[in-house]
Amino acid sequence: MNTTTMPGRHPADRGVPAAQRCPLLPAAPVGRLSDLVRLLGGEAQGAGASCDMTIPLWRVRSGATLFHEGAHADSVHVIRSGTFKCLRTLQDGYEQVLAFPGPGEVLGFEARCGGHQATSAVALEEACVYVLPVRQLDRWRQADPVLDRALMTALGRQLGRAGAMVEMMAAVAAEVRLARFLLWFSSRMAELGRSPSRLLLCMSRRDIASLLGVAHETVSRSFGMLAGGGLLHVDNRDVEILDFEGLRACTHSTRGLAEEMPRRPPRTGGAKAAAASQAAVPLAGTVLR
Amino acid sequence: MNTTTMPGRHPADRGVPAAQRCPLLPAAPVGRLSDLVRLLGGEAQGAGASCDMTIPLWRVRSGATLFHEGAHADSVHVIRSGTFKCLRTLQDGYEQVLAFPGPGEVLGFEARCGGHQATSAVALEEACVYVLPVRQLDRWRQADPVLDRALMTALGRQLGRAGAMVEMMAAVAAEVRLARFLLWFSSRMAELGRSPSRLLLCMSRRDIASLLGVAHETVSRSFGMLAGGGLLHVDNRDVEILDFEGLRACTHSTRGLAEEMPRRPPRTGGAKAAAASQAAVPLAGTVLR
DNA sequence: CGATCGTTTGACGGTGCTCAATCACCGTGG
DNA sequence: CCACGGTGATTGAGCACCGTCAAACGATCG
Repeated sequence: MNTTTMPGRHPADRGVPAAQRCPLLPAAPVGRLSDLVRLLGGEAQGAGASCDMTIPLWRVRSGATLFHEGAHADSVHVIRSGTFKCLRTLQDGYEQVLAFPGPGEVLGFEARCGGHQATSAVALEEACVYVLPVRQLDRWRQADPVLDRALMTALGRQLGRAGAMVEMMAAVAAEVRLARFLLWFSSRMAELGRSPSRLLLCMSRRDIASLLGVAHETVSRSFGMLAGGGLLHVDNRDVEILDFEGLRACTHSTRGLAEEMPRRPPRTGGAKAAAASQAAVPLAGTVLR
Repeated sequence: MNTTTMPGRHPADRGVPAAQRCPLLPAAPVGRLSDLVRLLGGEAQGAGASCDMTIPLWRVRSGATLFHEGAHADSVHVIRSGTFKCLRTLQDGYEQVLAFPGPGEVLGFEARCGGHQATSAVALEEACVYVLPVRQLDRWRQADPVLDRALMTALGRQLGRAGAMVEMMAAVAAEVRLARFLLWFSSRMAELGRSPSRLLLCMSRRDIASLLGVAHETVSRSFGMLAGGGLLHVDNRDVEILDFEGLRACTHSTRGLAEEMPRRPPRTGGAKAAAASQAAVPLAGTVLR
């Protein structure tokens, strides 16, 4: 019901007529340095010297690859809008998703010491990125302490997010991983000023499964479990969080929904109406292993 | 729980008599800026202006806590020697290990944007860290482009390592996770100029299990599996990699040791002598899920 | 020597992976 | 317009892996 209306649909591109597909548009206008600083999380006031400097801005179509793993890299990218997936292709052909970076995040900074991209970056929706050649970036940072501090802040946040990612994946039960993933996604939506409860996931079940380290069928089932418990309302990629506390409780327990939610498979048939059948118990005691 | 022996003791520490325990020594000499730059991975030649500047250097005893989660943070640390574990204590009391940073890695940079440590950092062995107040660091970076570039390089590497961490944890089978963990550890040893095959793990099974998101018994069993397959020689925390290719092959398959290694539990009794009983089959085809 | 903790191993039960079929949605071509 | 193929999502059946509980062993420290 949702996918048709959205402009930026897709993994394998539904909604994007094959005709207008083209990798990525070098054109588009340019951005201002002050906007970049604000995006990175720096202080809003453009105290820097070169506040009105312009920066190349690229538009990336949904499904297009911004750069490939192993490619020569001499610039870093900062996402202005849109969501990407960073992935590495293992030698058996399996696509390992490593992150779903979004607005404000820095792409390809790892390449700074190697000269080559460590991952591929594919846009999951229409996106827009700043392109910052490292030489130029170093010069600008030297000249403008505000930009410099903003970049440091962004890198610090990114390292923090990496920790959150590990925490997310370290959960043992599949539903717990999914719950943590959803809360992670929700908090990012909140940071962006969008609704933290109404989530429009732009990635496929398979991509989520790859990141979480489970089978994609298990992701589907876990969605069903959480929905069956009244925590979520799931309609394909349109997910609504109904019970934040319950979800958080599920997240906390290292072992899946404790005995208070006896792991019943979701109602076959009408998943919609049966949502709040059994409201989540507030959570009693969570066990550690 | 373990807090009785307070001054930074923790589950695993053998080898440090309780008598000489004391949190962390503020004293110790100071380090030179050029050494720090080299440690961070910068160009060796100290082209910077203030190459002989001195930096406070702290010694951290094995088991001591360098900083606590949530603590106010106004400086970052760079590990000169030793290994730490970064952890967060979930509210059910479970200790979630997030990383095992080692020499050359930056600790606490996430706090740059929040002002508070995102994790606790506990030394797993005798360690030594540079202490860099952020204000001072910013000033030094401004004055010395070599230091600045070195720090950028270090941060880039660290982000790359975060990706490797995700890749490690995304494996579905437990032995694959452990194999990836061992190869990760091995490559770090190699970077440090130490033996990549003879590993002296300074962390407990429980810590490894926490990071990998499995039960600690499973870690033990997986060690047994890999040893039974002739890939490893395991003696408590003293691990020797016997067959790098086999281990890498195991690593590659998203699904654990393929059918060529029929997952036999290790020989009960003398695990030592029975190591190379059945040499690892070279690996035929790995399947993806 | 006894206490404590880390490591290993066993047994059992449940979760989740595999294989497979089905449905829904979209784009293409008749 | 509708049949057809392709992809994503969901659901089921079967079984192996792994988490839980339990016990035993070893090392270290008091």
